[in-house]
Amino acid sequence: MNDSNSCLTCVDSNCFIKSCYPDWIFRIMKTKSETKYKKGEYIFRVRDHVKGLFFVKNGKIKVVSTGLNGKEQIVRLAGNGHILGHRGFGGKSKEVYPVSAIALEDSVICFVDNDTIYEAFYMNTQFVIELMMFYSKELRAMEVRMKYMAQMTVRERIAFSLLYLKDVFGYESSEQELNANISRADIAALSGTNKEQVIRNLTELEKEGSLLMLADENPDWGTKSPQTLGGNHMTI
Amino acid sequence: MNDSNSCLTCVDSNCFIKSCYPDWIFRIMKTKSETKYKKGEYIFRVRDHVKGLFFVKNGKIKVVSTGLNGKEQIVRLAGNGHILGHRGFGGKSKEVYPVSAIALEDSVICFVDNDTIYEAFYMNTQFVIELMMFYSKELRAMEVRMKYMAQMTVRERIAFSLLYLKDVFGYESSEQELNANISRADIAALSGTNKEQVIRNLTELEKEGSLLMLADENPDWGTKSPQTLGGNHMTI
DNA sequence: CGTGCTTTTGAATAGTATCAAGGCCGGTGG
DNA sequence: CCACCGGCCTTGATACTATTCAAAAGCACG
Repeated sequence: MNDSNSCLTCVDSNCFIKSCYPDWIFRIMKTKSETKYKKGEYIFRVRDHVKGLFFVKNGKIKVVSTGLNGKEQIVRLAGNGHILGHRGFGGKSKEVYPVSAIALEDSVICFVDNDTIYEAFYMNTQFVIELMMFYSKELRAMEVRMKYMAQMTVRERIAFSLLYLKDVFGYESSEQELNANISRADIAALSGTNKEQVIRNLTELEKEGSLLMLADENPDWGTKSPQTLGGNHMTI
Repeated sequence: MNDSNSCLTCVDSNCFIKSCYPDWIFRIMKTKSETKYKKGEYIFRVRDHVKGLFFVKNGKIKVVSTGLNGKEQIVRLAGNGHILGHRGFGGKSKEVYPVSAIALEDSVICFVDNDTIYEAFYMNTQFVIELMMFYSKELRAMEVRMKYMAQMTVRERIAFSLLYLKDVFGYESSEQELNANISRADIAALSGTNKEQVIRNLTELEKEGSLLMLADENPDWGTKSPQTLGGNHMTI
């Protein structure tokens, strides 16, 4: 194991492993593996057996679920410090992934096997609590996303998806970075519509200059309603 | 405290408190309070200060969020043994609820204050792990719900909501029990549409006899797609 | 210089929300 | 007892929105 593989010197300060006791960080360091995934590669596929937990060291990942008519739906995005493959540990031994995870750009992912993770839970209270808080936060964000999915027009959902992208990946200039990693089809899969609608609405938003406004938005994923989504519900 | 207030003899075997060590169950028993809420009463309101964690002893609760145009959206349903007001503990001291919780029928809810809960986390590893698993499960269910919200037609969303109702509350005869607790407006708020659509689609489903089929459905909230929702995607 | 891929635009169709009006109770007070 | 009220449920007509199908333009790559 080289130095770049060390959890102690890892630049990502958000990684949950850091909340373990020092000797446990060492232990996880020793058992974990670190893999590079190219853009478009699968980290895991639906129905693969769950063998452990993934930590995104750096990169951008989409978690997709095959929905009705085989239409792909992006249920979650994961960036630096996030975890992938929750639901794996703790359940029955023969658990399988209900979703697939695909790299949106070249990414480095750490992997810790089930046994180690599970034992770490029992030995590192803070670690479990942090993870629980993470789930709790994700759950809340999900509730908000679901609410908006249910109530918004397509145009608003698309705008909202851009905000979500910015929130998770922290894009600065929506335009270029966005085009680099995310296709129109991806945005559609995130917004629950088709690529044609995405294209139409993006050009409209661009005409109005709303895209730049979106880039400046700082959504609070809990209490606040989106203010400038350029739709009927616009409240600027 | 009378006997019915005891966590040891509580009939609900799913309650998370049971995964604490015996002496901690006693401690929680002593500090907790137990309140009856009538149908329609609020357990907590959006922006109330979070003071602890609620456990549904028995009853049916809807967790609602005010969405766009002030339209109510039901983001979650909670039945026996479920918890309410997650997100409270652990965060900043002055946390507030991002949602409201309302009783759908007369319900009994236990309440444990923040300090006790938080200390219990640190002293009862199994307790935290169970809670984490619960969140993880809820998160997964939420991802599925979101996917369907995004991809389904109104008709299918309504059918799906009925399955969700059955899953959480375990209705046997959809018809009567459903009408007793849930109004058409509630189903609309759960499905992300309006009461008119709910009415139209329910009568259609009834004509086709699909309602009864729905009652027999046993949805797997993870991998399986709904098979008999009586829409375009129907695959009977 | 095709070939395959994503993006873009158009037109026809289907689905959904909204508005308006009326029906059906259960309760309340004259 | 009956009339009235307010609640929820139901139905219809209309305007709007979104999906789908089709076709073409742009672009990278061998």
